Amino acid sequence: MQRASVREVLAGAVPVDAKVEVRGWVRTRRDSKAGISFVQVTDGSCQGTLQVVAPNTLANYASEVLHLTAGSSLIARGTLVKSQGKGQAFEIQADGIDVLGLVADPETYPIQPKEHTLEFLREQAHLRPRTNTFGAIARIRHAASFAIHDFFTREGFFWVNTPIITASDAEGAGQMFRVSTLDVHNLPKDEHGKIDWKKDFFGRETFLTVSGQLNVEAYCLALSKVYTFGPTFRAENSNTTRHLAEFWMIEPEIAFADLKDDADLAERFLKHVFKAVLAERMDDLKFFEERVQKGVIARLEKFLEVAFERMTYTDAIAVLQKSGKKFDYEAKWGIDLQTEHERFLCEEHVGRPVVVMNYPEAIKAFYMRSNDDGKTVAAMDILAPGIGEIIGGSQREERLDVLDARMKKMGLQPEHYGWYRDLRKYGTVPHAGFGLGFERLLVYICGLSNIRDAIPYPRVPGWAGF
RNA sequence: UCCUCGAUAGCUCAGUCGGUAGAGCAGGUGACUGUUAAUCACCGGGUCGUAGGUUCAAGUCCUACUCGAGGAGCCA
Repeated sequence: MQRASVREVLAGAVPVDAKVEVRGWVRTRRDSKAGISFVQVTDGSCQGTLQVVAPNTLANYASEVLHLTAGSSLIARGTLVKSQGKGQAFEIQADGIDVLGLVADPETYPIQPKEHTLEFLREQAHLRPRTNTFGAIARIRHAASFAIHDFFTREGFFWVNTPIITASDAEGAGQMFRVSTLDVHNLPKDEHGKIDWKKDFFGRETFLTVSGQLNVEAYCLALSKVYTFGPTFRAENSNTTRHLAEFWMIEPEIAFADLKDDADLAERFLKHVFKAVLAERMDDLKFFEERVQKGVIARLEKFLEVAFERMTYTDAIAVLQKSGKKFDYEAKWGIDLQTEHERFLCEEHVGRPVVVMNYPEAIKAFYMRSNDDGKTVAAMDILAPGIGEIIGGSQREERLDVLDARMKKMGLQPEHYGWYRDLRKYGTVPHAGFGLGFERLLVYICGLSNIRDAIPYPRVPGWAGF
């Protein structure tokens, strides 16, 4: 007997009249007094469910089949037939159903065949993958991951695994989680009464990474085209629909490249990933289209067709000032764009993704390359309608003297960045890169409204359950 | 961290002017049917987030706290 996934059966991979075995979980059961029950079975392999027709001649029909409720697990064996009913092409005429596990208390089983709020399902993080919505998110998450690796591989990039534990004391990208094996109830002190980090596991203070960028630059200046794709941690007390304390970030870094090359790469990258998801997971996208947010498919398709708008920060400020629109915060040169400004630019002003480039030096990180105007740096943010900033990147400062001057200006000590400065001392080249929050990408693809639904087990301030 | 809103059955919600708890779905039983979110009837199901307070009487009014959501800041 051939064993098949629900996806294979629905795709017609099993010939009609063939014997087939399917293993999965019950979505719903409908009984007909004609002497048969209809059991909708899912195994997570695709969005659809397979109808298993169970006749009352099965030995365990009354004892087990009639007690199947949502969530019960089973193995169904039978003949694949063309469905007599409407709504599905194929079904399995069962001649045997092994019930592996019934649901202990059907009334309190949280995943019922009805619509649940996403808030409720967040509290059921271990059971929510059994729902249509979270099954679809998980499959799309995989497809997008795979498409990202595929894109970079095709473009000649190498995936570099940068460290998760870092001793870098000033990455500057945000609040960091401390990594320590010291006994917090009995901390060792030095002669000044301060905590003696020399006694800690690594002999110094260590943290979880907030970015692999500095580390991956070293590999970029050896392998030319590299990227990171791994977990990233921010200890910021952010309570929003766009922030996680633990998320996955993609950071490509390209050598012999400037900001324009960087923006071009970002545009090709996003389009490739969206194209792949459209090609591979249309079943799940259709579900989001119908049940989560109308227009998600058209939004992705349109994204592929249009070129990104590009403008300088200076021009963006001018557009905002001339818009005549009343903002809560006035747009002013030298101050970073507010969320309302970003939304206006990409949603109202151009109606498609916008790359804003060349920001004032004072509001950007030390490693971003100074422009010739002496006021701005070669930084870019890519703003997408409906989500805002989705990518942040820059050309890196490759001139050692300029880098040192910039660090001092920002109150950083160049001697703390020895290995990073070495990269400029030994065969420096212009290079650039960007960072992309993977979950933000998924929010955009699926039309989700909260980033906590884009990762299996969200970690946010005050919550690390499951 | 700040602002706003919310917490009532397993889930989604209603609950009037303060007067002692309701519906749909889900579950159980039965009827009916190659069914499709099946339909119909009946049944079971509640410490109204927690702790105080006001009152003859609190789901309802007041205070504090906890948790959740949306927005802002920070950012990806």
